[in-house]
Amino acid sequence: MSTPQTSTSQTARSTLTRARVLASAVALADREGVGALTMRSLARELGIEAMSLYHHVASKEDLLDGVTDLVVQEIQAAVAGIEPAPEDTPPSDWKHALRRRILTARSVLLRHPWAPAVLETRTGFSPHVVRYHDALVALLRRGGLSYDLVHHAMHALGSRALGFSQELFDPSGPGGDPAPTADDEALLARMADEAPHIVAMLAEVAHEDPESTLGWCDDQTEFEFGLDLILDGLERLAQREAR
Amino acid sequence: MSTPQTSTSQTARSTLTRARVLASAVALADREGVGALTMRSLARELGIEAMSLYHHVASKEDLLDGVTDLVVQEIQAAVAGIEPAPEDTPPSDWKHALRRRILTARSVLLRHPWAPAVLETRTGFSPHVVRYHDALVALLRRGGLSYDLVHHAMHALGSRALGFSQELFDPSGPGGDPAPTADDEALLARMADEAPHIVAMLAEVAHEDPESTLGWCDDQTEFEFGLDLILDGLERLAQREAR
DNA sequence: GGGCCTACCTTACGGCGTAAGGCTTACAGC
DNA sequence: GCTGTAAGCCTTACGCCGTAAGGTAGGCCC
Repeated sequence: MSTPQTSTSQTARSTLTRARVLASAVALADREGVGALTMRSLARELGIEAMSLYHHVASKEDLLDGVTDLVVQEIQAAVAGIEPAPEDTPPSDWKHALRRRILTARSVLLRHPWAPAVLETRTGFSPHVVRYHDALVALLRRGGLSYDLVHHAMHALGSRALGFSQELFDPSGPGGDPAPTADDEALLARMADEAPHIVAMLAEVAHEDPESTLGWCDDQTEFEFGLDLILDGLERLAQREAR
Repeated sequence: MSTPQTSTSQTARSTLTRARVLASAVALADREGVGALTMRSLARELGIEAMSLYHHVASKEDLLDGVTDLVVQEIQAAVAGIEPAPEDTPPSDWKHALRRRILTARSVLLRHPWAPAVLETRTGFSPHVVRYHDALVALLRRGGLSYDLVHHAMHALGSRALGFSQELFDPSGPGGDPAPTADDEALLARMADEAPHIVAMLAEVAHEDPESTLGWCDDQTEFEFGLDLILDGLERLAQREAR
């Protein structure tokens, strides 16, 4: 053992680490949804027994914390790849910089459709989640907004800051799978009695915009609409604050 | 047994119905959180066995569907109590009417702190949820907005239409219980390294607004801020549309 | 070499949703 | 009144889940 290199027994080829456990968990959730992410299934994926996982994560909650943090880390990496740090962006550009960051975050989440649902159940302060939001705060501050307005802005954005917004009644479950179920028309017909205005609205919107996502609404378009609504409102408040 | 009155054996006093099951489930969730709402615990509450519940609900999913629908029904009742139907409100008042409806919905949800988390997991079309949204659509339509703008508006509001918005990292878990945990300062100190801007913001905001909820942010104020931001933006778009 | 630590495994517990089937009671038609 | 049928409730049991408790085998330091 004169050489200080890391040991080399038969387990060295695939020593388990927390990072490997978390990466495997993300892969499994991507492939089969969070519902299929159990301690036993994750262990099977890694070729070990369920209880061995507890040497690398404290509990299932801790596992989910780590998994969401990993996804947000991926978001941060994507954001860092496309634009300079907040300190180096022109202050006047805060709205477009913020918008770009958020849409980039969204593009990452689209690769992990289960992540929003898990994120919403996390109450702790995952390191990368905090860092991500800290960068947003820095961006807005450099844009000249008061801390008070920045604070309101963060609350107004809510989960939109990370690139998603929960849609009530979305026929595709939280597991992703946006397949348009083809019986949408039957559903609308059944709803016609108790929701005539919604049905009329959907009929007209679908007619005016036939190339949107089949039958149901185009998430990306709607997300951007809501995001811009908020950003424009914030910009107006910022301008009023500045003068 | 000559009298045709409803029978009188020992079980007649408290015949179970779906409505009674759902009401009990809401009460139990209010008291002990959704986590404590299991088929067995609910049966215990009703003095029956778990499997007997399946004569009134198809599954646990169906139970949760019914429970959320009951809460939204409560919202509708509260809304109906404070203001006229959409057909009878002056069209020009749409913004204030919408605001009042939403804040009323929120006041009901504050009595059922577990409800937002459950609502977000429902992907179906609960009757009362649909009816509630239909009334909002009617209100906006009568205000002169195009179906297209109404459609965008509903998506922009998202869960805010029902009176809640998920806050990422909220130290109080989804079970309610907004007790400020008193180690907030320790938490902030730990965060100072990786989130200096957030810490600075919170320090200043807390200083400027000491009478807000202890240590953490005032949900109601922030909710109204975000809501008004969206409503004002919609109003501006509606005015642009009208001319 | 003895003791300790780390990583992994084995076994087992209690709780969950619910499938399958049995028992009792109420009522309709003869 | 007798009987078939159905509803309402119960009993038992299965296969999941997270995880507590404890065992074992190899590598490290004294």
